[in-house]
Amino acid sequence: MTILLYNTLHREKQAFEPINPQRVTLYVCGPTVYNYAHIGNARPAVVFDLLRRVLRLHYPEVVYARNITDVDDKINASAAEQGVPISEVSARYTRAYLEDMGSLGVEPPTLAPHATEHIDQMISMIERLIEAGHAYAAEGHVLFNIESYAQYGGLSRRDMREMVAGARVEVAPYKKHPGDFVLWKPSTDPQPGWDSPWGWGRPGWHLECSAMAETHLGETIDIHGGGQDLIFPHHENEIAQSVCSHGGKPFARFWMHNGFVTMDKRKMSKSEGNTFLVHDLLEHWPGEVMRYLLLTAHYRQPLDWSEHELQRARRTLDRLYGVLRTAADTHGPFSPAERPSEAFLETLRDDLNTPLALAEFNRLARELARAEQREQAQQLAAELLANARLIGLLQQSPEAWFGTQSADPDAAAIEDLIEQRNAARAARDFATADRLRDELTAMGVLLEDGDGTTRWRRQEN
RNA sequence: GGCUAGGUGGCAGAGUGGUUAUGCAGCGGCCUGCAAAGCCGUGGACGCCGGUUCGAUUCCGACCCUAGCCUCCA
Repeated sequence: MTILLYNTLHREKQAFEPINPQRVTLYVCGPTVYNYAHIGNARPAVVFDLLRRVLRLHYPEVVYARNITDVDDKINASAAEQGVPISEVSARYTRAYLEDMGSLGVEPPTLAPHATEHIDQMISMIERLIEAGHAYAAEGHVLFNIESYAQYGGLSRRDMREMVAGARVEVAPYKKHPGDFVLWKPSTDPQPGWDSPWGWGRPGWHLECSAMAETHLGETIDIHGGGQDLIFPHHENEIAQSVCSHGGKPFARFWMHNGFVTMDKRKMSKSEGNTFLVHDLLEHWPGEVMRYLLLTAHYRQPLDWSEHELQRARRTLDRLYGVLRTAADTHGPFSPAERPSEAFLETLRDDLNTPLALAEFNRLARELARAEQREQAQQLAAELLANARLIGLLQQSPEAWFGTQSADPDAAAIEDLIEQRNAARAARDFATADRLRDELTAMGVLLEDGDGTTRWRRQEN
């Protein structure tokens, strides 16, 4: 029962072995809260939520930390632009992030440390780095000296000497090496700042994750995750900071990186302006549709986002819920099995192969749709529901999904029309029956006649 | 320029040294008053060129193409 994970550090799938099998530690870079999350930001949240769910099934405790970066120059800019305090911006988008991710079926992490609550730990880490000769203060800044760490570039496989040759970015004069990065920088008035041995200032971005991981998960963690665009420089710098402030102890044993969400094959990003905000998408699409779509591709592959694919994802969920509803009418009610099936788990243990896992969904749904024995249907549905629960899909009732709950104010009227139509059909008055069906179609109601009863559903959009 | 990842049937997307991925769309059928839903069946693929091999989409090499990182970015 091996869990294989692709480790960016070694560029291959490796058998996962936690340092302490009683307590697995997972750290994932969370959002900088200066705007609503777009669907590209949501991908790592969904991917590592899934990883955490799978790990939890194999280990007694999984500590999952996903930080909130609430000190950053982009937050300051956003606050200035909106004319509101910085704290208001970060509080608003932190809340929105949690809500949006919740809509995508992402469970809250075990820990959600905020950068601003770990300034002391960051300062302490900087002091240790200076002491050990890995960092230096210059003009109110503190910089990490990458030449002091021979393994620098190991994760991203970059040779810094070559990169210097091609340097075309203006280098601050106080840097010893062009690749040196900021641990602490001075603040002036509207900017947030804290007292430090180097004057009033604020931490550099890379430092936050190292300090928070150290505080909550210890010096060496099992798995560190994030988007592929963080490999360099962010994760490279995290490694440098953590390893050098911990006397050379490894930082993370597994590094996992998710691929990008693209639009017309181009990376979705705020600077390109080609983003879809989860917040906006939720007005038209159930969060479950987005989660499903995000899981249709393997997490390391790029995923091209489009309306077409969203519709396809919704149709697939329609089918799964439809099969469950129809089967439940004759063989239900159903309830999930205790544990997902082994065949299903096996796909996820292989580096989270969600496309294969979803293929298993389809297999179960097809068998359920054609099951004739009650016992067999019960078993298939239990398996399907348990598998679905693990990956955070099919978590509502078919009635809720199709919008046919009796609480719906129109439900009685709709069902009355359906009865009238069925009476007309019984009388073989098909002209009337079809007119009634057209009327319902106009109301956005889709009918399905089958085995003596007529089911209905809300038609989307 | 350096580094990284990838190029699979109409589309999406797994996987494999020789045997059906799966889904959507298409086609044929069952069911239906007709549809819809569901079920059954079915055609269609591995960028290009070499090499290794009894045999390569799968391994190796070159080439072409695409995306990403090298500056904030999930």
